[in-house]
Amino acid sequence: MATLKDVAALAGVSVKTVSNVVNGYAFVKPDNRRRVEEALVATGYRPNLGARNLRRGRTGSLALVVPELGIPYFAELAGLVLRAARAHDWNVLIQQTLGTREGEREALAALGPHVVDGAVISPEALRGTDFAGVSGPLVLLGEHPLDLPLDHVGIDNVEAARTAVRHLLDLGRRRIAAIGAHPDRATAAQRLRGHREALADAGLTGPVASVEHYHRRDGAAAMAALLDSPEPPDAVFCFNDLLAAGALRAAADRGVRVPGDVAVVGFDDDEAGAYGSPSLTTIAPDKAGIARAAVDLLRERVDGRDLPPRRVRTPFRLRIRESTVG
Amino acid sequence: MATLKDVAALAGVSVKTVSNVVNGYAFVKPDNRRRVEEALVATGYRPNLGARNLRRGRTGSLALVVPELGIPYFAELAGLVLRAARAHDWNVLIQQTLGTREGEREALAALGPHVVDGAVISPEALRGTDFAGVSGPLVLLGEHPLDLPLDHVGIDNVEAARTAVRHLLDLGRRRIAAIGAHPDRATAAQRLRGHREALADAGLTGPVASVEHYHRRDGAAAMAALLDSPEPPDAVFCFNDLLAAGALRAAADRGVRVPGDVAVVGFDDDEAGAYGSPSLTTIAPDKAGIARAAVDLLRERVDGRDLPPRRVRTPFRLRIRESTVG
DNA sequence: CGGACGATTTACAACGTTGCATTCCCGGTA
DNA sequence: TACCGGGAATGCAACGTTGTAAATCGTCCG
Repeated sequence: MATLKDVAALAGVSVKTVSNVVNGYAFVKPDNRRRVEEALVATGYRPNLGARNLRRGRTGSLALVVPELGIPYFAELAGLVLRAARAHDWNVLIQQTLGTREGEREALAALGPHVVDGAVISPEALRGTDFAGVSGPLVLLGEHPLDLPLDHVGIDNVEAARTAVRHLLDLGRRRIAAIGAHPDRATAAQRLRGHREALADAGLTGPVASVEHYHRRDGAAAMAALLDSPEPPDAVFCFNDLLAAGALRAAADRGVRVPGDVAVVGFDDDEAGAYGSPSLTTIAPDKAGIARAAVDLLRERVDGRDLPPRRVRTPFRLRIRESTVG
Repeated sequence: MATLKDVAALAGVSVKTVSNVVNGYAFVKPDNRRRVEEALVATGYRPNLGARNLRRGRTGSLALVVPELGIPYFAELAGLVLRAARAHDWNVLIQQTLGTREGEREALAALGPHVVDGAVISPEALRGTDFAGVSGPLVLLGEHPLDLPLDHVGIDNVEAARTAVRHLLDLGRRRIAAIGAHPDRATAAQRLRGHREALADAGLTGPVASVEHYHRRDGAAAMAALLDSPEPPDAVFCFNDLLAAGALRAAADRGVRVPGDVAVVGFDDDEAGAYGSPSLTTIAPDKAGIARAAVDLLRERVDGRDLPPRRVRTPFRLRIRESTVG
């Protein structure tokens, strides 16, 4: 592999002059510049990023920490972060936590200060104290009750959940269940609160189903239990589209009609939901906006130093489809 | 950030002795070892991977190049590669190509020899010549007609496609369409060949629908066209599960029953297919096996040098669900 | 007691790059 | 002619780590 030294030898100039050309330094005699450029091409020179970053104190990569790429929402988000990062000449290094506190702590620890310039992390189960030893710039995805001096990007989960439940109320549904409660997950708590509040505004309450994971399997099991209960719901609000997909399947298995007997609302706007039968009404966050905002915030924090912690609220909308209005 | 020098000063030994302790060198006096270890803890030392890799000539990361994380198959595969790579202490840096030749060439170029130790790439549209300038160890996912001295991992696409179509023939279907032909994509060609051959064995032919992308939208459009044609098929074999999802939706929109009027088979075994209504019969590749094999091959190639190009054939199975046997 | 030998530690250089300070060269000016 | 200023090029050091070879130490053997 060609180094600056090789190029310099070929062009008959010093290493530093080659470096200057590579870095676009203005004061290089046109003649030398030309010779260097030819030598660069001839040798196929590529800067050794390791060395450059060692010198510059940057790594040129950013970490993206998500629970699982198998979850469409995070896969899609990861793709968008990749795209946003490329605009900043950042490479992206992805880590999966499986949504466990242990996995998230590992990820934070592994992100030694020298392996990435910063991280975008979507924590599910972390406690405030877990961030104690963290060094580099960090941007959190999603709202969190953690009172940390960190940047946040995310939608208003309480309001989004209220929107979803109000939609069901507007359709005349009165027994509206929630699927997706989880003891350790911050977003679950917020969506649950939105559900409870919207119902309370109408003088109602509704059953709540907890899940272990946010997978289709869990949604199906929860829905089955609800439908088999003495007072089955006439609508369910699922905390993500995977749970909703499972719920729809469980309803179909029991011959329960959607939306006739039960209306279903999801959360995340996975593309799959638009193509299912019935298609899924869902809360659609602005994923591209989230990705862009997260990367932009991280860039600013990596560049400048003394910024106050910021929160970016990204918009969402309710996408109404067949699972609520057949 | 603490460096070896800081630790050495604190422990009262030379930098190299600290390095030796960090790297588990055997001959360090117990007393010194203890002092160094205490100093390591006290300073919170983390090796500077940039510097270490510069010295060792390794980067500690591997690149995974896929068309798009929004496609569930690649998202799932990426997750599995992440997991497999962690077992080798590799970080994974993901690049999206959007399935275009340009994107794939860019990815190859960006993978300078110094940014990753090697790459696992899932090429769709690359020509053999595009690999000319490529330096580092490379493992290709999927079969390719390219006659390159590179490692390959993948299933036998022709045989998988034959299996899918034979299944439809066994069910008595006689007009079996294929959805997913594409001029530039190697895997499309192979699945198409399997389709054609299986039909030929039964003395039949079937319509073929080309698509621009492998997305649900394209599957829906292709299916709509087939169903509206003068001789609609009684079965379709889709080259991936997204196309199949679109096809199912198009059928539902037209009141065409699946599998009553048309049977549908997909490819990839996305988890979504198991939960749809109807659930989707599909070819299920051993994704975890593919991920593991790819990373293992890459590891061997990074370690040793003079290996012949290898091909690993991973198994697949036909997963029969409601879309073919209601 | 001298030397040999292995255990242990260390100094030094190098990986490839870039910031800094220096040097060199030129025309223009006093 | 001596000096000045800025363009242009360069040498040197350093980023943090580790391989190599050499230095140091102690102990065992003859």
